[in-house]
Amino acid sequence: MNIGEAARRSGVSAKMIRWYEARGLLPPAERSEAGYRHYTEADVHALRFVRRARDLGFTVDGIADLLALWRDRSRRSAEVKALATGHIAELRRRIAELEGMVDTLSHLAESCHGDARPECPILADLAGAAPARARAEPARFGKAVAGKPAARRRAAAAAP
Amino acid sequence: MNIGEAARRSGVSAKMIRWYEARGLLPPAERSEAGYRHYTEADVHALRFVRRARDLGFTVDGIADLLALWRDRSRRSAEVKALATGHIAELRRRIAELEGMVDTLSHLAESCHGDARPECPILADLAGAAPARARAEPARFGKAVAGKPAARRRAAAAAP
DNA sequence: CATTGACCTTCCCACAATGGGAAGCCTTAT
DNA sequence: ATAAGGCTTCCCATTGTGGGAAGGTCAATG
Repeated sequence: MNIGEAARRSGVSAKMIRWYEARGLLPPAERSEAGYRHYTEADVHALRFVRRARDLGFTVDGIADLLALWRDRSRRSAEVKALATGHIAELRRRIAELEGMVDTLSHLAESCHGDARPECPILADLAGAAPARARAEPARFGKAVAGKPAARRRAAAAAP
Repeated sequence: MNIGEAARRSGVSAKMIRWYEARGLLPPAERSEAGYRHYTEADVHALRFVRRARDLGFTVDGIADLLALWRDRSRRSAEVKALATGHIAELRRRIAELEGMVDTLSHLAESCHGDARPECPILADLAGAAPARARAEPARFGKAVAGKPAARRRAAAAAP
């Protein structure tokens, strides 16, 4: 079958199939006289494998590793599991990061009146977490700080 | 102060400062005779604002909107709040997506022995999951563990 | 047949944001 | 005056994905 058909059956776009091939994730497909790539059922199967792994958030490199293990019939399931747990840890790290943002923002949003008034703790926090006061145009006050290296995320609500 | 100093004080790299300027996020900085950009304390303040918003996961467009509101003294806090809640929703969407992956993978990893044997439900799932956007619902087969269910060997055998 | 339309090929461009690095000025301190 | 270190711009790479152009192929029509 041609690439379009393989794409339809695997759920991986033709563009991505070519890209994966170029990336070495998949072996170069057989070509017809005219240069058309053609695929077998086994190829479609592999493509579905790739797609599923991709849906689970694996990176291309991770997928390449998984594919290698899949093809290796003498693999040790421990290796597969290690890849999976490592990926789970990475996903959890990202989740925690996003949750930190949500926590901070939710907190700030809660204390924002959300009405016609301009006072807003969200902006106050972004502007420096400095408690109420001076909020003129952004190009005209000089009371800035200057020492500390900046504190990575983690916010404290500040209500004006 | 020059860009390097502004970068140090704001926590935004000089590279990113130039990039934000090019993107229209920040107004073009004043230049010296020789073409060096010059910044004031107020500029550093704005840069910190950008950096904080970036740390909270806002996109450049979102930050541009926030900056506009920050500069607008007659803004309505409702607008700021709307931006924030919209972003929170987006963050939660991403979290849910990642959690779906974690759920599926954790489930699979739990049922993988992780020893010297090649049988592995993780690979089996990747090799046999249904196409299309269905994820986070492993259900396919919840037990095909160690006992090497003959029917499932198809997976490994299908590898090129 | 020859034309048409659906396919395929490659190559370039774009995105999010960020960093790396080169080539070439500018400034400042020795 | 010379070296060190900043600054400038420009290009490239990243991770995946899609858009699109220019051109070759194939199958089914009129």
